[in-house]
Amino acid sequence: MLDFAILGLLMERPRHGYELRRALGELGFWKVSFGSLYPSLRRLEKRGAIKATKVSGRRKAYEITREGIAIFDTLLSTNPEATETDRGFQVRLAFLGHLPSDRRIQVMDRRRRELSTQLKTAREILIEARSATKNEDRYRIALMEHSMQSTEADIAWLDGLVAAERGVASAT
Amino acid sequence: MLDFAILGLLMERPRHGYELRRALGELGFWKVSFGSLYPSLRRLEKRGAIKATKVSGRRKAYEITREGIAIFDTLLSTNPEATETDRGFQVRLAFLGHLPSDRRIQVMDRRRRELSTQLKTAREILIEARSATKNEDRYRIALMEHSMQSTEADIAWLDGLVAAERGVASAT
DNA sequence: CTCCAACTATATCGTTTCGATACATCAGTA
DNA sequence: TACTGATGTATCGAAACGATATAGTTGGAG
Repeated sequence: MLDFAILGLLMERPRHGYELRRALGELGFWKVSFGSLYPSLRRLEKRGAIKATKVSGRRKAYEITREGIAIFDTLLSTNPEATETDRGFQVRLAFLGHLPSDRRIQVMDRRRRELSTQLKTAREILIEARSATKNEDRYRIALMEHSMQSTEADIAWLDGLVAAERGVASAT
Repeated sequence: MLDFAILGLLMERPRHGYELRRALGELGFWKVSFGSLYPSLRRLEKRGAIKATKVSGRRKAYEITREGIAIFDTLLSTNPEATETDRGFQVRLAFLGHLPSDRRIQVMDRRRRELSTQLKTAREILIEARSATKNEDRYRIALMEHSMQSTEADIAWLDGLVAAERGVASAT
């Protein structure tokens, strides 16, 4: 997951650790900790996916290797048989530009279907919960409602992205 | 985090493991894995915060002890000096009903301030990112925008909750 | 009435990720 | 010069994850 994200960022250009962390953080959905970052870099180095070069002072720039590019491509184009985690999807989306347009739409469509399923069960659970409420659980209900609304917003957002992608695809 | 959540659910009534997992999952923001759940139950048992009683077949019902209630109260009323994680706040919110009304508002207000700060930096980052875009990163920008919108929605939602809480408070 | 598929339920294993902390370098500034 | 704050690499112990094993229970189809 983090390994994949790092490879994705390094596809663009070499970066050092701290910069990778910042770049990931700027996407907004994941504040990676140092305790995740450096072990991940070690893993990738050991697999030969990246290589480090001392730059200045203590700084090390990491660049992706041919091997690393191959790994990244495999990870990107293999979407898992089980439902992806929220973060898993978001990371995938961050690098969706590396996939051909039709594959992009496939990935987003699939996510859309999964979210719709979730939404349906969430609705049922909410109805059930509302009828059994002891007023003590006001905040629990509020949490469920908000989570549903977030999912709805996510779906709408995805629809927008898919529409845009189709627009670009038909324009070419 | 999970320990706290489990104690919170057990404050209500005894439950077995699987049920705890379901109840947590139904809140919508956290699908707890078995690999988290059972170790957490062991931890709590060892601390004397909960105790298990065999029910039927393999089922075990867990109930909270006096000690456990004390731990829960401490965790609930101590909010951390550093910024809480998203999930941390959501779990806290789930059990906010156990706090007096004025403390509830404090907790939510604080969260609101933190989100506002995040939002401000996110806005700056987005502006910067938009000007440097290579079109390759279309999806990265989309991700940032969506994350900002989610934060805005979260703030609005919090405002609603605070308003409702004030309403209840003044009605009593 | 039995078999079997699906669901409920507990548990563990190896790995990833987290949060806290340490520590070093460098820039600005008081 | 000395301090403060931002940048940068690193590690430690603990928490959480995802996959998998296994077993009991239940409801429906043959």
